[in-house]
Amino acid sequence: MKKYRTHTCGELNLKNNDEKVLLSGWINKKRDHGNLLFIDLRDNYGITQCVIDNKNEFFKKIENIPLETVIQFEGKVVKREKDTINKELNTGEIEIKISNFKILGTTKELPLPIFSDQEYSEEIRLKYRYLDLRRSKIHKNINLRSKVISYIRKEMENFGFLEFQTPILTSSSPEGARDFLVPSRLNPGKFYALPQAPQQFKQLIMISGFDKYFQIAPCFRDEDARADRSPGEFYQLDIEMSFINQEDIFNVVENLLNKVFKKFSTKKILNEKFPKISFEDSMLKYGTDKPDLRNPLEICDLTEIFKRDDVKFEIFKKLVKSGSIVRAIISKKTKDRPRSFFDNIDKWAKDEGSSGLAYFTFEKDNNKISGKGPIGKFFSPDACQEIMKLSNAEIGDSVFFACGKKKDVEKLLSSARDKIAKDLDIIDESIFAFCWIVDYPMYEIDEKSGKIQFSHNPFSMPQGDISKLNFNQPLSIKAYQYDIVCNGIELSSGAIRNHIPELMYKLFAIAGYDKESVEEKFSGMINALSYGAPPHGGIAPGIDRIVMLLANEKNIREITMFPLNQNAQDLMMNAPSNVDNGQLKELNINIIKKK
RNA sequence: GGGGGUGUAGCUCAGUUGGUUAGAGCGAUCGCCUGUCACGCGAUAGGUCGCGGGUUCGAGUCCCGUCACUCCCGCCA
Repeated sequence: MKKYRTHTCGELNLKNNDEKVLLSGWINKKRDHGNLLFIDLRDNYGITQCVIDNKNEFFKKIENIPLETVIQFEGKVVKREKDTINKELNTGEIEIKISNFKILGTTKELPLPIFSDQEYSEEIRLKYRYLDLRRSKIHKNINLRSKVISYIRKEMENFGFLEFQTPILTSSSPEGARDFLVPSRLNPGKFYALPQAPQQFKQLIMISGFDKYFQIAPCFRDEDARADRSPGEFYQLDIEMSFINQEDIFNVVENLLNKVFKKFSTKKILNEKFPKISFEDSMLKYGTDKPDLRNPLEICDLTEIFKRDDVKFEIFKKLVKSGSIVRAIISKKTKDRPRSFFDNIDKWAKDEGSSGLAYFTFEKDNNKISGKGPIGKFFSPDACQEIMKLSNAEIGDSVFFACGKKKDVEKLLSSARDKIAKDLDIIDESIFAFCWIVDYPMYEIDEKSGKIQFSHNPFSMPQGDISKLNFNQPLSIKAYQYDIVCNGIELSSGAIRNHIPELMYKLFAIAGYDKESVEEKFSGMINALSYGAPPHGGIAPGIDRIVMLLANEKNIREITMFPLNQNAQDLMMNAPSNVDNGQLKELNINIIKKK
């Protein structure tokens, strides 16, 4: 007989009836009837009920063993009586009649119970992560994550991609997120940076002629956390291909994501051919470049309405005159909603730091259209009609207005879309709604400095005939830059890269970098591009967020085995920590103490 | 850096208008119980009410400060 087990805790059934077996696992639960004791034994694969009564010489000893002890039971598989079958368990038709036992690992009193549906504070969960990870839900999530990654690897290989590792110790990049820095002992005063993404390396791999690359790549960014954003590190499915255009990449990724989401979730994919939405359209209709397409609400621009003489809403008219815009969301068939529905939304908008959301509802009495609600009286029947035309609204619908600077209006209405849809409960939770956001502008104006800067990746290829690009109007230049969004979550971004050095100098010049500084900052890339670079491009879907969607989790820590907390600390391993002076000296580092 | 929420037993939480000895469930310990699967019943132990200061005859409760965790904004090419 094997040393620890003949079977796992998830595999025994009626076919094994009468067999002598050896099981090892954790004591998940005990049900002690005094002279009869049930023990649920748990391992990675499942739970098996073991039973012992007072006729057995070990009864008293086993009765006193605490939960979560690691134990081995020797016994016989016994068929359960009909009325004692547990349909919840795969092993529920049998149980193990214990004949002998051996304790393999003892336990102290537990700081958190394992078998419980209770929620626990993150603090205690992260401090005792190895206990937390024994709990059913997160244990399943982590197993799911492993299977998803393994499946993605196989599919990528089937598509003809090769996986390569890229350096973890690399150089600091001047743009983008804050870098994590690693001091160099052999090069005093100099630092490595952990890669924010293998961006330059994957392009270098293409220039090296490998054609199709992928990697489940760790990425490091020293930025503040969010529920869906780990501080520190996360994983991307990094992809790069040569001799392709945008559509080729779309095909590979759509194909892959369709397969992954079908295999690992029962939710429906709304459009297997992901719809393409231009950045501009997305910002207008949804106020964001990561729209949740499950949400049917759309935004429309009504600025012109407030230039009419038969509209008397003076606050907005004044703002519009001085350059503000007005945009609105129509909610369908909301005329019978109580006043509190509207007031709640207005109050919410004020809590968001805006001046609120003005609203009214379209009504029709004796064939006369009017606006009912706080600001309805300021709009003539003609004006109402025009708004309905512009916004596809009907009698009985309501309109919520926001007025202000374009960026502020977009931001407020983007959240208002979510808020109103949530209040109306019109989001279908049973679907995945993917889309591509395409045609990103190459440049944008920095609000503070007024200077032109790259809006995304500076290595992206501008769209159109390169010889005819209008460098005098840089804001009109669009890039082959694209994002995938699913249910309002940004899953990935990618681009066709600029592989032409002369063009790159020109594009950098517009953003204020002269040739020398480009050569200094991106010498590796620029050099490489000047020795025969193939046209290439890629994308990098976020692994963590894919798994979050598949596991139906809102927090990235629920699908991460050993995450950092919001302050980028590991409460279990005590990282980051102090280091001794010897280490610092060797690295030529002085700590400046605050205050 | 800014805003919101939370902090009471090992864990999850309740605690009224500031008023007697701070409670419950789970867990732990002990006792009873032979068909449970959230087993049941009884008892016992377990508290720096995050920390510091203040107001008050009296503070878990009110005020000020501070710390921790969390959510959001900024940030994340």
